[in-house]
Amino acid sequence: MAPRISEEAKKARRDHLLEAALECFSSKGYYASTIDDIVRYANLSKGSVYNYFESKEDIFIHLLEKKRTESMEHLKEKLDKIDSPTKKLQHWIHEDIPYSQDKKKFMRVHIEFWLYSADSPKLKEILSKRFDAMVDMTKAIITEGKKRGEFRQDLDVEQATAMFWSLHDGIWLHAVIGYDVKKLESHIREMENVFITYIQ
Amino acid sequence: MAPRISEEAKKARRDHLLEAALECFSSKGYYASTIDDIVRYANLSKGSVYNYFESKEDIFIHLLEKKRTESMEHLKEKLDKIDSPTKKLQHWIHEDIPYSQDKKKFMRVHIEFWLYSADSPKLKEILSKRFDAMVDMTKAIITEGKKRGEFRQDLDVEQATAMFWSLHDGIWLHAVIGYDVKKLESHIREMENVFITYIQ
DNA sequence: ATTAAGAAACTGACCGGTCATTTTTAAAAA
DNA sequence: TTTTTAAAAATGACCGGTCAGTTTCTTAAT
Repeated sequence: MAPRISEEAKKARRDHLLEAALECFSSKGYYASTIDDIVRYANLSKGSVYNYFESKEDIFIHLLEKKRTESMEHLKEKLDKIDSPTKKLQHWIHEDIPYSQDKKKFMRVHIEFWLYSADSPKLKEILSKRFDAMVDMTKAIITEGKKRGEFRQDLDVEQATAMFWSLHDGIWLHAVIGYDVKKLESHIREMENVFITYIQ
Repeated sequence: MAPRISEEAKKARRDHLLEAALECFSSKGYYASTIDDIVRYANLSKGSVYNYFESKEDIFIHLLEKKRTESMEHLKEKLDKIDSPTKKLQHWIHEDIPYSQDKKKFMRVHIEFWLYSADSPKLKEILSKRFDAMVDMTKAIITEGKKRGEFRQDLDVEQATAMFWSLHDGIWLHAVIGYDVKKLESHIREMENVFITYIQ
């Protein structure tokens, strides 16, 4: 019994490895990234990766899980500080738009997660968990908005949720693809107006 | 066996290979699909592929170009038969929703095209061509709608186009991911109503 | 305080297999 | 025979994962 590094240090290594993997995956994609790429980036040797993860796919899965919880926690924290349901929804959209190149790179991995989930039950489960949690949060906000009278009373929560997510994802997709940030911002504003008219 | 073959037959073989490739790419993804998979599907030998295409990537690119032109022509034809700009836009959305499992599978390839375009100038060009053509068509329809008085006169064509595409892509994304077709259809209708209210 | 033991962590050459691509061979058409 | 095409076999680069050996650190006996 002689742990050379503490549990935290070990976790730090794992995290370090995951970040290196993210960097590789997001610039070259999952398939094109090799274990050698990752360890080069992480300043580690190939073999030692397997002290931390079982396989390349295992890295992928842990990366997804990590990012999922991180972003959920971050979002919840932010939303808790906002009182108005309307403002919450507005904030949410802005929070998720990948304005920076950095965020855009992560989106590539995000989309790959989703793409490969078609073949991996594990991935599929993680993603659908995430999705369900998101939808539940949205429904809660919209329900609250109705109760407060901020939204119209005959608003169908189910429909409004779907609407929110279509708008959200449409904008999101365009942001990921898109070039012109100036235009994008004005489009988002227009979108917000339409949505607000719809819910009020 | 090694029959000599006419130009048309040769083109037919190429097409046959492309369709086989599509089938493989859409069920397993581009990277996971091997040349062996493709030829097994096409009932051809591995080597002969290289009589028709330069490389695996070459197959990918030709497949994209083929599908791009096919779908554009198909869409134009359909839209030409519709008179009302409103109905045109409505039709367009429905046309692109991958209701069938078959269409969904193709979408996977579509998304892969886009994902890998980040590393391939050739792919990038094909995709942006496609995108620009789509946007132009939309603008034309919206402009026509205004001229006819079917849409409100102060509608900003640029904004309305962006709006259409965000809605379109949001719905599209959800359809691709989606589970519940029943729900989806009612969401689409809701979406249409909101959009029509917006443009009129 | 020193040091030896031993376990944890790391290294990187290497292996087995895969796969895109090339070369060779064969056969059919002209 | 010559040309064209397909099939089969060969090639070799590449990559995930392994493993025998090495380093580094902790522990505890001296």
